Amino acid sequence: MNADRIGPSRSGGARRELLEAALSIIREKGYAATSVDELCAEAGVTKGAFFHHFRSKDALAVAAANHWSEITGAFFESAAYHKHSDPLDRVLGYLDFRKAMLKGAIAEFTCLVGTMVQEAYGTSPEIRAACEASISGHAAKVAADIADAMKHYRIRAPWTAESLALHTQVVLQGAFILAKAKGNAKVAEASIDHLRRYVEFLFRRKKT
Amino acid sequence: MNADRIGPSRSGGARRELLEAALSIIREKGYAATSVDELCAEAGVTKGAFFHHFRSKDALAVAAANHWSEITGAFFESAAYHKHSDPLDRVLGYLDFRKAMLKGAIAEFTCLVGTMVQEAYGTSPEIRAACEASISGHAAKVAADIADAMKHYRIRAPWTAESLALHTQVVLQGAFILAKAKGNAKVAEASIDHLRRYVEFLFRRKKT
DNA sequence: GACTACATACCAACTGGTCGGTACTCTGCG
DNA sequence: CGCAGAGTACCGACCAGTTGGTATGTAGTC
Repeated sequence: MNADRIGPSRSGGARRELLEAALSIIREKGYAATSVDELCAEAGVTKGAFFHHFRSKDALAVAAANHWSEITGAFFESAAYHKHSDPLDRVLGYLDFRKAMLKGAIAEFTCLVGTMVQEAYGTSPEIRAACEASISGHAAKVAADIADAMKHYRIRAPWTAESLALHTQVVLQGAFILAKAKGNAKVAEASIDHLRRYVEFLFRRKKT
Repeated sequence: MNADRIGPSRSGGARRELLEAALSIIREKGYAATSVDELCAEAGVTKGAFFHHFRSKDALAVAAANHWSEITGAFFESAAYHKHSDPLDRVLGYLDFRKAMLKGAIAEFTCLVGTMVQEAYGTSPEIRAACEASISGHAAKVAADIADAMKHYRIRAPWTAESLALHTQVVLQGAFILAKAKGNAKVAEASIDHLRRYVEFLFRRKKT
């Protein structure tokens, strides 16, 4: 089909391999410390392939952020907490889900775009924007459930659904940093517990 | 004799200059992207001076983290919120103080060790440990006031003073990331507002 | 033949780090 | 006091390895 002329070619296995390699390596060592050669080695392709698919290392980073948005978007979309009919249950279920995800090696549960934006916000507007879009896009989905919950429970408050949704992302990103600093996820779990307690308070829900 | 202080009578000046340069450059571009040459240029010293004072770039990072602990330790020690006799006022005053600090360029109010640990947790145990010590050391001071407040208000709770103190650091670190992603500090302010509301709730204090 | 999707070889610039040298200070001894 | 000698602080040329990026070639497909 000639229909899909927009965007880069979708047939390349190399592109996908490089993107996948970027997710794991950058989350482990950070963006700047990850070299193009390393990415190529992990993906099993050569440098020619890399620069065939991406104009530059920065372009790979932008593509990786977008890829991350797609991956995580699909992942959360299919999670069970969406089934709750009570929107507040969906919000709390989301937090429980995020807490349950804190398993395995640190690099496996931390956030690619949170890691990248920290290094690139001052040097690459494109990367910064892609990371911002990823975080805000995810937050918007959380905000939708929060807004429904506010409506359902008739919450009138000085805060907005959007700001609370962003606060959940703030807590998660901060939890990842503390987990990295301490070398384990316990501190992150405890922080999500605090966040959950806060949300329960805002919606006047008794602890179950 | 030469009464004018010609020459390098300012001993240890290079070390301090390098540390100071590290604080500003690493917060702007991240650790890996900061080169030794760049540090030297900013500090106005040569590479010989750098490796005279620090065994390696990583050693500089560890020293910078410790320097950061001292600087911020002294800074918060002298802040006005310590004057409150009510320990809860000290805790809330701390949060207000942190919120008020969110002015100027992003690199000027963000946290050096939070930035560094993100990049170095997997590659340098020494840097990770130094960053962890900095964060935990600061959290311990906050925890002391929280513990006093719990005693004073006779709070019995499933959470500890330490975990709440770490939660404040989680929120702050996360707030910095979102601020970097969005390019401004408003989201960080909003998140600290949420955190303050949570603390007020935990201590059953009415909004003033 | 034109185009895609790579592979290979290569490069200039830059990287962290080394090393021999210099200028100055501090210490101790006579 | 003078003065040798050890030590400290710093300089800047230099090094080997690595960096992101490029130029060219080529096998397969339309």
